[in-house]
Amino acid sequence: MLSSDEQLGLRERKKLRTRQAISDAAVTLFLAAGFDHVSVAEVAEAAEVSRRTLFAYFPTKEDLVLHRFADHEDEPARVVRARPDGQPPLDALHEHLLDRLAHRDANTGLSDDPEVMAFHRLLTDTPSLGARLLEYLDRGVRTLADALAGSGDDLTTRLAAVQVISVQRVLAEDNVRAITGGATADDRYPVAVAAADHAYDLLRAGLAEHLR
Amino acid sequence: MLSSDEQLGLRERKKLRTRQAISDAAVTLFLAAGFDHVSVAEVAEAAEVSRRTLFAYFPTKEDLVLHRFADHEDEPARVVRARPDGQPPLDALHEHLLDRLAHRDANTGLSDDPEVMAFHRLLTDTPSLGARLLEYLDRGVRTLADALAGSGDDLTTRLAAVQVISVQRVLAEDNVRAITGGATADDRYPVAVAAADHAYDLLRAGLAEHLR
DNA sequence: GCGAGAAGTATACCCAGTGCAGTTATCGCC
DNA sequence: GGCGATAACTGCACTGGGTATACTTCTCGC
Repeated sequence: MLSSDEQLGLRERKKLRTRQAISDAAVTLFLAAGFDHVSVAEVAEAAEVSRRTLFAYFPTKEDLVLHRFADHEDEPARVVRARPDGQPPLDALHEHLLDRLAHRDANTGLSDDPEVMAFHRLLTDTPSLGARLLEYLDRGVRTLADALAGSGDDLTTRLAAVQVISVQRVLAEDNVRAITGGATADDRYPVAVAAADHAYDLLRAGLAEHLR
Repeated sequence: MLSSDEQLGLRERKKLRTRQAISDAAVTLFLAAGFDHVSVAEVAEAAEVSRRTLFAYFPTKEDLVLHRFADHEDEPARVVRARPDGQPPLDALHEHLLDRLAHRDANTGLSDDPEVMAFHRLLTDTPSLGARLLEYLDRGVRTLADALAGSGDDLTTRLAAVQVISVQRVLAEDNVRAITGGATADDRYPVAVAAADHAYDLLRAGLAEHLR
């Protein structure tokens, strides 16, 4: 398989490299000194571009960090669309989450890779990043609701979408917390699976039985 | 009953009046010209205080608008805590929502008061306000989860909290949209009640039956 | 009415983000 | 290989949110 660069022109390849250089410089500096203690001017200097060019690639300082999530923002929607005929959407989403947990995917919070952990600490320690993360998740809700259209009436699909995304976020936060607290990903894995199963049970069968 | 000012000293009364003057000036100007086209300097001038004083009352420009929501951020938590002995938390929240709808409470989105509508338009038209609103809601999730502690295990209560808040937000957005689209609050009322009932049915009994 | 301390102000500053005008590099084509 | 078109990049100046500091003015309790 060819490297994805190969078929692009020089101009496009340079753009990709510049984008990567800016993002890398940003994350490195932010992890070292904290998001709020690094100015975009310093990031630009480290990446050897002008401040103006930096903003051509990333519309805000927060996006220097969070553009990684943009790639995953429509993942639940894709999972639902790609599910086998006849499989209920919740089953597809549940199955996919278990798969991501098994792969220790960073998005599930179940990774003890030091770089991933530092990244998560950056997110939890920086309010402006947390706020913007909520926006990304909210866009994910809308794409998921679109993908669910046809599986139920409009209101139901929108409610389902917001519940699924919210629940996945809580699960991921719990995993991050456990691992920040010293557990390894392997320690946490069975708990994370049990939590995911429980959460999807609640989504499917409701809260009534478990909340008095 | 005494007006709440009466028992306060002059200093405290002045502070309240100043705070109100700033907030009023802000909302008036924002509604007239749009959030992004009014600077905090203009708000300060209209309220006859210095820019520095404005920031002593409201930590950010967004809070000039959204401090109103801060008062309601722990409302679901209060409802749960104040519920009669033996009533399931979801029933209390459901009942309270129906009550708020019946009163055309602005927070439910079911108000066609022109000022409330303009306020909602401000929220939906201004991304930075929408983002910060999500933060307020997120704090509401945490307070609700605390209030639910004891009604179920920790994970379940946190999942329940995030689902309840998310669902209420979707319901409110739908009401706002309907009314922005030309319906009166009275037109919308039966639909809003049905939607609320349906949403709480889903929370109680799960999505499985309604999502294929 | 007096001293303590809170509220408010003026000024100067930092930094994120934008508009603009000019330079440099790549591209497609001859 | 050279040449215009055009995209990427740069420097600079500006707006506007938010903060630090040092100073003045007001309210409170005695």
